[in-house]
Amino acid sequence: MAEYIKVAEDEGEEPIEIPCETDNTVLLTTLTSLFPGASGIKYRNAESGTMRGLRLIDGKIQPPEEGWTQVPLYYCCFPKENKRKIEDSADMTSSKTKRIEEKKKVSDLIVLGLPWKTTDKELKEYFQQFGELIMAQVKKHPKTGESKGFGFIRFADYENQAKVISKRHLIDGRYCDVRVPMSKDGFSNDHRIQEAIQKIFIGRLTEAIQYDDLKEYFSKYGEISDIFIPKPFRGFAFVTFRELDIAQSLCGEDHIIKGISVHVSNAVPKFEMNYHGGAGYNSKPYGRGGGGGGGGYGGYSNSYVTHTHHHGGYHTQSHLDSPPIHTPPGTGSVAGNGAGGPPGSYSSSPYDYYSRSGSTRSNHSYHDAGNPYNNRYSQQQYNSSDYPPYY
DNA sequence: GTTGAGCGT
Repeated sequence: MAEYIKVAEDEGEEPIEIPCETDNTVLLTTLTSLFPGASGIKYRNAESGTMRGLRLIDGKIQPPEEGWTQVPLYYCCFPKENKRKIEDSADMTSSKTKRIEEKKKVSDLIVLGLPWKTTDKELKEYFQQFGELIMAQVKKHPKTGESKGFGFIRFADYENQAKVISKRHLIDGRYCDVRVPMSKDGFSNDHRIQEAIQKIFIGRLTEAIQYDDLKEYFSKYGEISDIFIPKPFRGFAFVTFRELDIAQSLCGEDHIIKGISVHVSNAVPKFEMNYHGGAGYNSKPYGRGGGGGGGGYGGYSNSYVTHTHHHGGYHTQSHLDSPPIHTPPGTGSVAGNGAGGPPGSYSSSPYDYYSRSGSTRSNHSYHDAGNPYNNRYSQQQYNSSDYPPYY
């Protein structure tokens, strides 16, 4: 069995040795970590002289019949931009593709890895080949005016946006990544509000209840667009429905999943929490029937902020959330994070869970909640096979 | 005059 195989980005490029697994396959993730955007492996067949592709099964690239070592050099395959066009609109309404399609709205796209010298104009000129551009700007340092090496673009049509994201871009000698941005600031609260009211908070969860259990259980009420279970386990989860009515109708109820009584309530966006005031749409914080105290902090049991993204065709998601402050001591509360503290302690240091495709830096002290960006966990609640990207 | 993972006043 081969331990390493030589793979080059293209003919004439310098090969990189990438490791095989013990089952004699090569993980697609291994390939894409070294060749971002790659979708497979091919090699030149000695007899026919043509390129031959390798099978990809469950994310594992299968060896050629002759075995890995008989082929001197492999090449990456990258997604072609067109392939089929309007035909998939037929697929979209049929069979399995109809489940969870992305919100087909245009958004700004971040372009990473720009050459320092690239200007607004050049950025626009490059991406115009893919369709009408509404906006293109290179981010620069305000004082010096020098580029920060990334920029933003926006297409007029979603189709063009989708094409651009799933492709690699060579701009003036550098490969650039185009992704849906993950802004760190709280500026884009707008569309999070909409998401909020479609999302329910599942409290009193135990670890016996897993992703698939939630999926199975709540699917009977309506179409689910997202499920989020914090890792490490924190005793709660979020389920987002495609229709807000369904989400709302479930709120305030207890549900039995796998023999466990869980409680469903509204998810509350994080930024709502900081305004110490209205808990937003129809809030029914649980466990707070009696006591006076109306306003104040009482209502903010389950705040969150969430995004879903596509990076290079892989579904990733990122979340900002906080645990319920009403969590009884010793149950769902996670030790050492201040969650068990007095009301109000949550506002100082919300937990942040990030997941980005290919990110392997998922280890910082869990207890270091002071810096919101110090808690980065890789989480794979679902993957591209659960919710296909753009196909 | 340098840089190269990220995330926009």
